[in-house]
Amino acid sequence: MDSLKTKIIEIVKRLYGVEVPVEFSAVPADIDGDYSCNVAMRLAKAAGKAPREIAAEIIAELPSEYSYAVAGPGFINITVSGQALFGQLKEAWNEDYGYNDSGAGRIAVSEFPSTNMAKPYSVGHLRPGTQGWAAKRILEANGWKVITDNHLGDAGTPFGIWATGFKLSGLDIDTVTIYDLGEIYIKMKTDMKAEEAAGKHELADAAQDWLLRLEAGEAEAVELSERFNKISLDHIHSVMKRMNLSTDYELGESFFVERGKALVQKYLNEGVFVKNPDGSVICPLDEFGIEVPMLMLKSNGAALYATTDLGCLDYRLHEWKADRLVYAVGAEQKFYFEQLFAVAKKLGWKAELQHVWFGTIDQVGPDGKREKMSSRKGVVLLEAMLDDAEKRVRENFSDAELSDEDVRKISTGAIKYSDFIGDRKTGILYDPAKIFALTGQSGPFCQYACVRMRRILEKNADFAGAEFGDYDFAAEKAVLQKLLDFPALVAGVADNLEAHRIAGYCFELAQEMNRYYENAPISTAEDSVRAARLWLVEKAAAVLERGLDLLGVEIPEKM
RNA sequence: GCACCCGUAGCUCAGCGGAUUAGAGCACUAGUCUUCGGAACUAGGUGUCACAGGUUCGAAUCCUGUCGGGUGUACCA
Repeated sequence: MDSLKTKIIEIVKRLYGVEVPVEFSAVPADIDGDYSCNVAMRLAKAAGKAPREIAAEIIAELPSEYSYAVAGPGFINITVSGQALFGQLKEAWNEDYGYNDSGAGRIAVSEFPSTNMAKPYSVGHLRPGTQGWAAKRILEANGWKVITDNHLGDAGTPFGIWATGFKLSGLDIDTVTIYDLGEIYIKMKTDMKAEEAAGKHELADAAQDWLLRLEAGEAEAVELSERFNKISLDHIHSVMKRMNLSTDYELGESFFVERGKALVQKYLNEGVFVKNPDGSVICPLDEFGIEVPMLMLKSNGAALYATTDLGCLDYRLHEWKADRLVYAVGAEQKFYFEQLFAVAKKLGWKAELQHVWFGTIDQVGPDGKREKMSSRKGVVLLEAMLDDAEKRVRENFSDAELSDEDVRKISTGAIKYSDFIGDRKTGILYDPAKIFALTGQSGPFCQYACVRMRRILEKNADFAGAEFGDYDFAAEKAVLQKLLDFPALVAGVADNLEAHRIAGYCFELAQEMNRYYENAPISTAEDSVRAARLWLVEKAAAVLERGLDLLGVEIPEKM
């Protein structure tokens, strides 16, 4: 259809002397036609003619391989034969169908899920993981080289706090778990706040002391630190493995402390940053319309988030030579990233900086109101959510004898897909009954469509690749159109990383296939028809799998 | 206070670089087919697109204001 678009642009330019963008859209179900074009209406003013009249003039110039009609206020509706659509798909089809190389030669960094080492993996890091992974896959599908980095929350004083709390807890170093450490950390934070309010600093001093002992390389401190880090990292890795997520790097905040501090000093010397009387350092951002300056260094000279993120930004831009940085972090930090990106701009750092933000995961609270998801005690563990998901899958599929791996794929597929049903900015209402539903727009529904296609292909394997002459592909038009939409969709989603459009597409394709089976039998069709239909199913299966792969949704063997 | 996001069907959400009669899923109802995997398909909507103005031949979509909800607003991460 691209050549037809070009043709229309050419005709419009010739007849009316203007260049207009030409897009095709779907035609309402009860009106004849496969594609609809609204150029005539766009031109009405410039040409000083009625849209319908313009439409007729354009149609007169269009190639005769398709048929056209003027409809409604001046739409040009185009009807294409199934065979023509088949021809287009056949010509466009290759191993990488749907992908493009628009980002070739450029490097992007996708940062996710940026877990906090001090506490167990919570549902709060679910969306960063799913969205960050989708961002990576979408960019790769558009030709970018993508580096992924888990920006671990390991800076500051977790170790000191852990060590102090751990000693007080009386727990055994050989059996202590991440859950213990998480509780110790949270309790210590609370206690320290109370202590500070009371004007004391015993706990704070103890934590500081542990940090000094660690820096001095004292044996017990080193051992504890290594032990805590291992427990935390093992835990993060095990959860990520269940989610089938991984990153190329795990450069935590602490990795960037020195680099960040050095940069702050450098720009302070250059007069870009400003030192306050209390010793803190800020970066004024008035020229970007941001009234609150960004605090770059604490008054006691210690690093904070902005310090390490500055160092990190510098590292990614200048060591990794990244052209684009994508941060998969929640909406609460929008202002923070606005500031950070403004600082980068002020420093003259050239790169496309993008905060891929998203809403919260909500639940219906005891009062019936919608609220951010949490348990009574605090956060919900992602592991608990995954366990619950697997239990539901096993119960729903009890007769299917699923392998553990398939259970994992279905349960994580359901959770991940639910993250992409709406625009990422929209919060998610976590409703297990809906997410694991096998009907409707859900991950399992799409996965099922894939599995079904695979089975059909397997059962008819002897016909794959057979000749099918001049089959008309009349019953296949809707599916062919859908498949032809895929490449433009992937390309169109690269800028704003709108993964939900991929999810919507996968659902529509799965639905279209179900409709297709209704009126186009495969196994019982005569040989040439059967071969033709198998050709189509094979392409549809590939596209659906490819689409789901962009979302990180895996396909089970059975379900 | 200021900034950002949001308000579309009973519920959850698409659509918002203007365009044919505003869509999907869930739920509900009624059907279809000797079922290649029925976990299917088909049909069924009285929605003030929060409200009020404005721009336009045409607004859920763009602009302004109002109301309602959420988030953020330098030494937390």
